Amino acid sequence: MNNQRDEQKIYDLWQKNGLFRADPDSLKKPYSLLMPPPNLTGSPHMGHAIQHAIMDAIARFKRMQGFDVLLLPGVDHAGIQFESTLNKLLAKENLNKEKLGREAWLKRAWQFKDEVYQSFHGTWSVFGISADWPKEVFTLEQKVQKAMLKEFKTFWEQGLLYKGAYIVQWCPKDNTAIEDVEMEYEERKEKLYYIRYKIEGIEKFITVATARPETIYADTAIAVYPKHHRFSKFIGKIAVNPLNGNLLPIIEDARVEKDFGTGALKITPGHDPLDFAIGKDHGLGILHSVDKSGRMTKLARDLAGLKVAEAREKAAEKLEKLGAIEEIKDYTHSVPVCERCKTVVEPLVSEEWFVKMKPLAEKALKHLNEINFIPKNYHKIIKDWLKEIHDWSISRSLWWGHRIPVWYCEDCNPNHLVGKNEDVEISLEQPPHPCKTCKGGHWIQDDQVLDTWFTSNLWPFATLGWPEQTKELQRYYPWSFELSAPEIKYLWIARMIMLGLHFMDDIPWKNMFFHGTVRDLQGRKMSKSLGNGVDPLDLVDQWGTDATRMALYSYAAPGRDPRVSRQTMDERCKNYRNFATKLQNLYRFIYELKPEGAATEPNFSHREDVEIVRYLNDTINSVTNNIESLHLHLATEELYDFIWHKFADSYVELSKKRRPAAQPCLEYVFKTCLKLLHPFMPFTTEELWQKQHHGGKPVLSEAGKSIMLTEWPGA
RNA sequence: GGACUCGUAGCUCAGUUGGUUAGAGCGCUUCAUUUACACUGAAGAGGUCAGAAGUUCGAGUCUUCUCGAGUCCACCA
Repeated sequence: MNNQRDEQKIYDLWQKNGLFRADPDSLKKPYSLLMPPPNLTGSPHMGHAIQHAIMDAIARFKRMQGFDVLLLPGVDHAGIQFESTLNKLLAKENLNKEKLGREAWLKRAWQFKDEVYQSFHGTWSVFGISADWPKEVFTLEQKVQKAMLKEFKTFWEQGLLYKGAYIVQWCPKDNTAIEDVEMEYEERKEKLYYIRYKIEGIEKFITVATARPETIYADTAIAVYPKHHRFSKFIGKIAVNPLNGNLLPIIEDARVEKDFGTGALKITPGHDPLDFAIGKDHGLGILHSVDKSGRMTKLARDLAGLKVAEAREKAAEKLEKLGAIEEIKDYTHSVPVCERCKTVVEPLVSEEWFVKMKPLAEKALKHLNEINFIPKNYHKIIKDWLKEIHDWSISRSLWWGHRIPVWYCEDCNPNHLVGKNEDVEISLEQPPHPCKTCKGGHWIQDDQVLDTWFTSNLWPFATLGWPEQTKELQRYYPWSFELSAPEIKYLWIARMIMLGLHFMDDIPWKNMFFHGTVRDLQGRKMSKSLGNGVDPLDLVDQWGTDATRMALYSYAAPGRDPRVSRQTMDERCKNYRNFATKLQNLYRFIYELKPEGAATEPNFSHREDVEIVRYLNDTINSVTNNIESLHLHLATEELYDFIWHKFADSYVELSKKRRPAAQPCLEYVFKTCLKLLHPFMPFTTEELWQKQHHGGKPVLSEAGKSIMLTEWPGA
């Protein structure tokens, strides 16, 4: 079937009859699938298409097996991504956050959310997803807000939350802190500068290597590795900052690499994580020569206001003039960039909120083997990461998201510190009562919002109504099945495990399936900037939903990265489009061209009947097993091979010689095949199931009942 | 530096616990010409399963090493 109107009609019929709805009161056994919420921005890509195709096939299969299936959809507000998309749009209107102010900006944001949501939501049904739409959840809605408050409050009461000035990865373009897991590295050819710092009082120098001379303004010490062969004699002496004359203690620290550069390191706690750690242990101060917008601060004197790249050259020129440069080497290294906007990330010190993850990770490690990872090696990958867990930085300097539910008493806590707790309240609304410390009532809410993942990671239970103990929560948690792209295995998957165990005292899902990353023929990720993407909606337009789905299943081997182009996808889709046509023709042959006086009673005793039924039973068994073990690529290939080659090419051809006698077997095999195909090709199978002969009742369906309501064949 | 994945036909890929002659789709060659279906059917060419060694009665599959491709983590002064 290649007519989207027909598909829409069938989809509407399913919806109208409530066939996608889960029923918490059902006596059937529950089977729950949690759809990964796509980001609010952007149109569906191949990754979504493959996820949805897999999820939906399993949901349909389990329904036919007699389970009460919950396939729960949702949408993620995608904080940073959404905000930057909106801000780009606003810039075209010569508007920005500052001009609008928080309230007006948020109004615009919600408007924009509705626009984006509508445009991309319509595309979902195109894939035939049999999701329980009335249960759909958006991560910013009230239900999730309540869950977020509970989460935050619980962490707070358990002493797992803290706020403080720490070195964070700052994206100057998105203007917020991001996490390590949200960064990428790019190989860049840069320079490594060897800078001489004069030792105070004597005519000697200590030389350090740096790639970032512009941060020299923010140096607070020089560190050398223990028992340095040349510099250990300078320990305890003072070096002079060549750019501003600041006095820098020379210290010893084992974290300085012996074999890198000169074995001496300038310590800039404000702009480097290692330096920050060393500085903390040695009680050094923190200075910033670069600000949060990526420009030089007043500390850089006449370079103030310049961008980092420019300031780097200017600083190098100055040092050159001062004769402080010993050597400049070419230097290729990886530079951290923001995963989303590819801007060079600036490590700097900022006031942020963190969650202590160690206790959560420890519990997760204990229960990790209760989850069936597919493929299996992800168990080890997640385990290794949990063992080396870092605290989770949860605050973002954005407006799009859940605002941190913390209120500070402006009268006695004007710096918005956290620690004593009496002058801080955790609440969604302004506290109605005065501050316990000073009896003042001037509350100010924390300015930042929470990391998008702070709520995404509650997904397995917030979507079911937690913290309320709903029927759904008790029935569908833990989820039977979850799937994910490998890219977000730490950001999302590992954290859901930790939070699930922490708040629900149980793993979030029993089966965790990782599909591959769809790549181009050269193995590169698909991206807008490379222009190598394939739009799944184009494929659906050209070849129909079912053909596109079938093409996707052939790439659904667990954990394998498919390499595709528009051309290779077209080839496969065309193949399955032809397969759908084959099914139409089989129907025509078997039912519409049924001979007069054909046998009606099944009597599969003829050698050919016995053989095809045996093949069919083998196929049923093996397709069932392959779906259960999530080898959808094998299940679809077997069906294709059986129907096309064994049934159509061989049995159907042979049957022509003895058509009247073969009729019951033809009908039986064909009907069974439609059921077996339904999870993968929902529209074509339903269309044939409902097809009417000479304007009468449907031939296959009893009383027009959907094929979705038939029982999964057993051998 | 640590971990993981992969290397099979011209291309994209299957090949679940080791078991006859290694498969599919596309592409290619030849034939069939209106058949339920040309969005078709029949036949065929095409592979030292990256390389080497080992375990085994038997290895695409298990082990070790080499070469090549890619991913993730850590570090990058």
